[in-house]
Amino acid sequence: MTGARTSFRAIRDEMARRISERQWRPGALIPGEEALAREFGAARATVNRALQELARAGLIERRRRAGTRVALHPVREARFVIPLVRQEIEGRGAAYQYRLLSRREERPPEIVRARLGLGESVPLMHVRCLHLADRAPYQYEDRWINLDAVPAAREADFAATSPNEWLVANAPFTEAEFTFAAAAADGEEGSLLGLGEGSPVFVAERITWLGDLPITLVRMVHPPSHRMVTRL
Amino acid sequence: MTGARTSFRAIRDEMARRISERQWRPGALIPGEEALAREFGAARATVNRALQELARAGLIERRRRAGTRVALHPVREARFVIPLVRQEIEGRGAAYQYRLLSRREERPPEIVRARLGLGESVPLMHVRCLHLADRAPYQYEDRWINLDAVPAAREADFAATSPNEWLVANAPFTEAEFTFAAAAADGEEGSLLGLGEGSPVFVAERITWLGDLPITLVRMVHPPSHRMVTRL
DNA sequence: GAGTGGTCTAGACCACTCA
DNA sequence: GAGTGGTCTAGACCACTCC
Repeated sequence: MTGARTSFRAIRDEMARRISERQWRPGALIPGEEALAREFGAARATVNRALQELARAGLIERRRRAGTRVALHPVREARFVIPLVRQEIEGRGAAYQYRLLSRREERPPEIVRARLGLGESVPLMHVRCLHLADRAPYQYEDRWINLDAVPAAREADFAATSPNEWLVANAPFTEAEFTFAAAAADGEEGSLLGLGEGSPVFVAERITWLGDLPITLVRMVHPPSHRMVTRL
Repeated sequence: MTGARTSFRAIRDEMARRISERQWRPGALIPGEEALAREFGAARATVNRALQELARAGLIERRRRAGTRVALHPVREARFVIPLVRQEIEGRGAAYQYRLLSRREERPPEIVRARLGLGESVPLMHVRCLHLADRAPYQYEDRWINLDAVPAAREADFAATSPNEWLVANAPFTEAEFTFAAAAADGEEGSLLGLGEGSPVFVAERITWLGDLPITLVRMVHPPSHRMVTRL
């Protein structure tokens, strides 16, 4: 790429090579930024950028004062895309349907407030809905939206457009946390998904923030036939 | 964070806010780096870093000469790390224990052969084991190893070292596929994990390849208290 | 050809953390 | 207190792409 004097990519790749070939061994301390800059004949900022990328990739661990070490167990990471439910369903060649179950401004239960890190007085919109694939229940969605962050959600009726799609278009986020787990369906979830109470369900939760500001918490419940697959 | 003159985080968050509040609308061209640097009273490099983060997060799309636009359909992707079970457990501050349940060369069931894309005559090693956190069952592991790809696995006894760790050190891979799902525990899984038959369990499966060569297929079963969490 | 983003340099200050 | 990484500045050159 661009024949810069010494590109951060070249430096990054060279350091990755040293790690993979065990010239720098797991757990070992590698030279400081200044020393590396001298060695590679580059500015410290350039070396810093290369090191930051390696740290993000999990090959090294960096701590102030303590220096930079080769990670003991290179952390493999996988990526998965977060599609809209609708795209997920249509992508499988199934017909998508959406049904709004309820929508109202509501005081959230303590656990929701806590997970969003909000005070007692913050107004939230509570939306429950169902997504179907070829007329079969595919996902039950239970969502709380922070009206302080997204006041426009008060005007949205979510009758035709799912909160999922509405938020994508109206409330970008910068941070997100995902949680996946198995659970036993409660009575309502079970009946909505066409399962018996206590059936295993696959639960995905997502919290999103814009900077520090919590946007929404959503709990997505799938029947046990659901598979989340990702590659690499 | 660190009271730098004007941190790239502050700039990034402010720009994210403008996007979320539609001051900068989807598809619209936003000001160039130089103009933004002037506006925020920061160096162009600082603005550049903020913009690069937003681009990585999918909020904006950047092209030379064409400038920077607010993304029409933010494509989000999340990453999650695949730690060793042991690290996962120790990382939570719990004591790790490992118990080998069985280990033998075996003809795999049809479904295993199919998932690995192997013929009938390929020899496989079948290993079953249990990982405990603070003496409580944490994960039941059921693994098949392709002995054509990893012949050394014949000599490994897996009594002290789990196949997971042994493979990390002895069988690099280049490709992996992950599947996550909820299921009902069968009788054996249930009793090993201290659950009743039919209890919901969280099942993660992983297949790895070295190039085209299948290495291993592992099924990891967790009690329903298990949470897989990832951020960003 | 010209405008915009991509990257590098050289120097500086600061925050965090360990001793 | 001191060493290391984190970040910012100001200036510069370059590559890519659109016209």
